[in-house]
Amino acid sequence: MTARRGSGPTMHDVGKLAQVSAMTVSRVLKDDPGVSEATRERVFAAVDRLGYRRNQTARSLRLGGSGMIGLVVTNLANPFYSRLALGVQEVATDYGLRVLLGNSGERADREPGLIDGLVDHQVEGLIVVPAGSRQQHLARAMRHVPVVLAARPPAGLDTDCVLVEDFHGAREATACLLAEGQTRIAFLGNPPALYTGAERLRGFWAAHEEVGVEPDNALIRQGLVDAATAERATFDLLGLDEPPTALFCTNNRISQGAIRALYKSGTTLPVAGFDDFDLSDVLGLPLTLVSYDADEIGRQAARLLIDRLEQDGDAAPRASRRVTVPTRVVRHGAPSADGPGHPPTGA
Amino acid sequence: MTARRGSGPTMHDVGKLAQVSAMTVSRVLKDDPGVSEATRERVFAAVDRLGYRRNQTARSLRLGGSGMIGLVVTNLANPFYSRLALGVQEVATDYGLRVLLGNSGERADREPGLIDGLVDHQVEGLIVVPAGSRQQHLARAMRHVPVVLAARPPAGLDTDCVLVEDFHGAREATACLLAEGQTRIAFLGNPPALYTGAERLRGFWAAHEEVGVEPDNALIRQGLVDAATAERATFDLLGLDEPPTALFCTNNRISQGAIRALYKSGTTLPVAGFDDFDLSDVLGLPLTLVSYDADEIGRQAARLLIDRLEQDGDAAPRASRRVTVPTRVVRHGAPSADGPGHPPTGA
DNA sequence: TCCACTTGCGTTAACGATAACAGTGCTTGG
DNA sequence: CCAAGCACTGTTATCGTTAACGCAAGTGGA
Repeated sequence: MTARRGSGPTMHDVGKLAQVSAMTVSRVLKDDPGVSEATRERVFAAVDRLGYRRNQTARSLRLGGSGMIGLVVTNLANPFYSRLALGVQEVATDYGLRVLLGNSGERADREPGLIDGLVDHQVEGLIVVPAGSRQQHLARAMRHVPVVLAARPPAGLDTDCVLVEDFHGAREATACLLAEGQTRIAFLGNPPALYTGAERLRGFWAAHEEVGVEPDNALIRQGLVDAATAERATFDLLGLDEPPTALFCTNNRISQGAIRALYKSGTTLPVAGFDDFDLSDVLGLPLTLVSYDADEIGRQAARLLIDRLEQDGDAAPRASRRVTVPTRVVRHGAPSADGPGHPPTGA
Repeated sequence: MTARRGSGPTMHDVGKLAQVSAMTVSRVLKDDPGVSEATRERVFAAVDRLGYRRNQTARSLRLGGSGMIGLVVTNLANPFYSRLALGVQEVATDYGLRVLLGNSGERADREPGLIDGLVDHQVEGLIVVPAGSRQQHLARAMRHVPVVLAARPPAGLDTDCVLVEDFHGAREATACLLAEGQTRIAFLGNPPALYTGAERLRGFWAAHEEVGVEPDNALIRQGLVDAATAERATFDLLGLDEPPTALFCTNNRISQGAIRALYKSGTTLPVAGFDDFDLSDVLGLPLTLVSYDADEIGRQAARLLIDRLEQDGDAAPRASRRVTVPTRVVRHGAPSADGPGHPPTGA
């Protein structure tokens, strides 16, 4: 009834009801030992009666440290990034930190504004999946709080980051196809300006060199941004005079587009690709996927960040670290090869 | 160099450098007209030089309103909820609000703590996908800020919510199977304590009644919580003396488990289910999916919340509203029925 | 010439919580 | 019997920002 603003009761209100000063209320809530049992109980009663909750904004101002970290991903709709967010969330919660979320929607031009906003909100640190290669705004943010990059490396920035074994994974998956005797493998990739795109192409190429097979440039398609563009590129490849005999896709969206194209055209080709996805095991296609734990990228990024926060003011700033999350190749056979009919492993 | 705490420069520092008071800096940054052009420029120069950013925490304290809303979902790893989060994020951004994220991980016992934490952080409102049927803590939160429920309805609470057409969608999908002459349709459902589980079963049942077919109780399996339990339940059904001739699944995880079981056992049955998922169109199964826009649930929830925030202090509190997001049935045929070989629609 | 009025800026007092300090009674030892 | 110590609680100042007000200098109309 006496609400000044929209906000609820203050410590002062609680104190008035319990007949003590706001300071004593603060002490009770902080579990300070120097408070008599009687007072303590009166205060708790008043807190209960008013439904009082401590104002974290005011505490942050007084104590420093907002209890929040910022997370900026490029596309929450992609399971990869939502898993990453989940991993960050998990570790942050363990340390009593909340996550303030930003989604750049793959639009690099929005990222600076997003990040500035998070800094304004006094986040204690930032985890960013950078959308573009311009990272000037990140340098600006680093003047205020520590920044950890995820999934993509810094470009001329001295900062911690967490990556997957892009090169190694791509090489290994490609090697699997080559080991089966494939020699005309098409490459369906995202824009090479992206670090992951470039690295995965490098791995693809390296695997070829190792076995002395020359990749056919006519089979290399880059700059694909989603399932639809990948689908079209695949149709295009299938229509060539000398079509590929296998496909390599650099991420989950592209794999899905390629698979859709194969399905629609009634063709079956071995497909290799980065990123695992739901139901990859029941497609009835010979699939070779580079799988890794997306949550783990988030967890590791959060750990690096929290580590920075904890050793903050100390001695000289530590050198920046680069953590790599391992990949492993998962293979799914065609139904004939795999032989359906066996019961589930569990019960 | 002069950093008192970990935090950066203050308005005072900017003012000192620009030879004005902090108040004038505030006015410049607020675009207040009563400042001379010369002063304005000096201030901006100082802001630039120091890399000054306004402390949103202090502003929130002074002005009231943190510029944040809280979002609590049950499982960010489920694409459904990450899409929902994306929708919330989208609308929130349009209104200059940030999203403080919470993930209950399907654990109802964690939800109260999460929500209290968000309230402490002075979020201006909450969007919650409640994990359990106990909603006492939500009532507590509503004493402080408006709350909007998403995907699941309030239990004895007077609050806005956004739902999907659970009953209608389930009925329609089931009707499709029945119209094809199926009479032994198994029901694979999540725990009936969940609203969605109960409603979808109701829809399943209603469709049967409408055509005068009695559902076989032996084919109804509830309490499935993930793909693995659904897979086991499906194997169990397939092993019956009189196995089902079609399946109805109440959500994406369950559909996926059922599909995996069918694949492994080399069986093909028509499957209907709630929630669309990636690659549902290329499985080569006769699939009937109840599809809807998960983003839209988030967007609508955010709109309801923001609407409350805007009419806040006004007259009598408006009655609570319930918004429903429409569903539509999507059908995918088996390869033979559909006939592969046609090119993609786009270019 | 003088007073209202504007322009441009500084001062003060909050927002809510809390660290640091300052009491107020009581006990206890010399 | 008094100083010193302890247990408990209140006061003051502060975190960074800003609404409200104050005040000086300049402007213009009567």
